[in-house]
Amino acid sequence: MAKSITSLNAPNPNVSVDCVVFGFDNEKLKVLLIEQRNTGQFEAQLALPGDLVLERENLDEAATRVLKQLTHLEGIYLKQFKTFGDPNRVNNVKDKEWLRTFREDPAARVITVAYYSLVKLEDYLPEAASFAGKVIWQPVDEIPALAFDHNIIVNEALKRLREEFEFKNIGYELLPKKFTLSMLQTLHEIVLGVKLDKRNFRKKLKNSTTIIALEEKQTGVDHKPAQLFVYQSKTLL
Amino acid sequence: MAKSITSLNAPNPNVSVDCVVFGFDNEKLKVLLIEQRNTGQFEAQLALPGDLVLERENLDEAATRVLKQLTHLEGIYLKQFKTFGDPNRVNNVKDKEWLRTFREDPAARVITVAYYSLVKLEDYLPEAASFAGKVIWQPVDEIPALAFDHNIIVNEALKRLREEFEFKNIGYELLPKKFTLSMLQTLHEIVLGVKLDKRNFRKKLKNSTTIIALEEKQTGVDHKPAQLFVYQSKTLL
DNA sequence: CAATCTTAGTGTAAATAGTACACTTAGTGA
DNA sequence: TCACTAAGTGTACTATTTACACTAAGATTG
Repeated sequence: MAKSITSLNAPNPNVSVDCVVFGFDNEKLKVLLIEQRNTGQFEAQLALPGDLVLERENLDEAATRVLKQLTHLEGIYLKQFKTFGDPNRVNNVKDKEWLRTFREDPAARVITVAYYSLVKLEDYLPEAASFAGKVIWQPVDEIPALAFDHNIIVNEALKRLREEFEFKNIGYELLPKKFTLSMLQTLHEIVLGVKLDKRNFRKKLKNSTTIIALEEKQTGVDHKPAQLFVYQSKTLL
Repeated sequence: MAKSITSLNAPNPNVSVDCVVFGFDNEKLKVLLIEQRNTGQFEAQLALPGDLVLERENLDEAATRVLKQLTHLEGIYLKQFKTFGDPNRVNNVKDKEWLRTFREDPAARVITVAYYSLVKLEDYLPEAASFAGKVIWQPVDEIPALAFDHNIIVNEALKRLREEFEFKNIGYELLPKKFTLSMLQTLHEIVLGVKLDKRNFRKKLKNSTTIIALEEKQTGVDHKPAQLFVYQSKTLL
C-alpha cells in the first residue's frame, strides 16, 4: 500500500508525468519511446518517458526534469494537454518487477499528467548516441503496444497536436533552424494528413511575419537548391 | 502526513477534482461557487465545487459525482481542461480547520484536475432553493478572492471557454432549450467580449444545420416576440 | 557538353466568406 | 392612435480561399 511521506523530497506515490515527444525527419512524424529495463521474466515493453512527481516540484518542473533526465533534452516546447486517471491504467504492464524499480507498490494507482513536446529531430540525433538501446524514435503510424495506457496517451497527444497545428504556428519547433518551404509544407501535410497546394501554401506564408528568408540556399541536393528560412518568434518583434 | 490507504474506497489523499460551472442569465456570465463551512475563527471563503478523487473512480466519474453531490446537476457538458499542481496551492485557505473536514492533513499537497461545465441557468434556478446559502452564482467579472488557487483556475477556464466558443458551437449549453437568436448573440458577445452585427450573425447561422426554428414564438415580452429555436446536435443527424 | 532528371518557384481568375450598413414590422402599453 | 421596443431583413464591397500549369536552377549521365 502507499507508503507514508516522511521527507519533503520523497516521491509523491500518486501522481506522475509522461511526455509525448514528437520529432520529424522530413519523412515521418515520430515519437520518442524508452525501453523499460527488462528484469528477465517478461519481454521488454516500450513506454513514454515519465516519472513520479516529487514532493516539492510543480507539474511543469516535473515534466522538464523527466525529459532532461531520460533524454537530455532541454529548453524545448513542452505543453500539458491532458490528465489520465483510470484506476486500471497500470494493469497493462507485463513486468511488475520493473514497476518496483521506482514504486514501492507496483499495483498502486497512479494518475498521470501528460505533456507533449516538439523537437527538431535533426538537432537531436547526434546526441542520441549516448542513449543507444534506451531511446527509440518510432513513427506514429507504427507504434507497438506500450506499457500502461500509453497508447491512449499518444493518440490523444496526436489529436491535440493536429488541433494546435490548425490554429497556431508551432510547426517550426519540429524543423531544423534553417528550413525550406517544402519541408514546412511536408510537415503540415504529414501532421494534418492532407495534401496541400504549393502555391496556396506559400501565398498564405507571405502574409505571415513569423518566417524570414535568408540569403543562403540549400546544399547537398541533386536538384535546384531551395531558399532557406528561419522562424522569427512573434514575441521578439 | 499522508495516511495509508487501507480500503479500496478510501479517498486518494493526493488528487482532487474541481469544477468551474458556467451559467448565463441573458445578462451576465456567472460561475457557481460554494461557501466553505465556516468553523468560526475565520471569515467565510468561497471556493469551486470540488472533492478528492476516490480510489475506484476515474477522473471524469469523480467530476460528475462532485457536481451531483454539491449542486444536484446531472447530465451536463463537463470537460477536463487543465491540471494544477503547484506545491503551494493550498496555502491560500484561511481556515485550515475546514480543510480537516475532508482531509487528514490540511497542509498536505493536493494536485487538482480542473473541469469546466456549462449549464442553462434558467433550468437550474428552480432547483437552487435546496442549496440556499451554500451555492452562489457569481458574475465572472466580480469574483472575490477564493480559496486555494481557485481564482487562477477560474481564469484559465474562462480562457478555455472563449477558445471553445470561437471554434465550436457549444454556446447552446448555456441557453434554455428554446432560445431566440438575440439570446444566442448576446451570449456570444458576453463570452467573447465583443459587439456583433445582428445581420451578419444571423447570416452565418443560416449555413449551420445545428439550430432549427420552431413554429412557436416568445411570450411575455412587451415588444415584437421573437421566433424560438432549438439546438439540434450534429451527432444525431 | 547536351540531354535528362528533380524539385523550386511563380500568377491569375473564380468562388466563397466576411464586413459594413438602415429601414420596416409586430407586438405592448399609455 | 401613438409611441416605444426589440425583431427581422438585403445588398454592395472587400478579403480570403481555391483550383490550376508552366519555367528555372542545379546535378547527373552518356
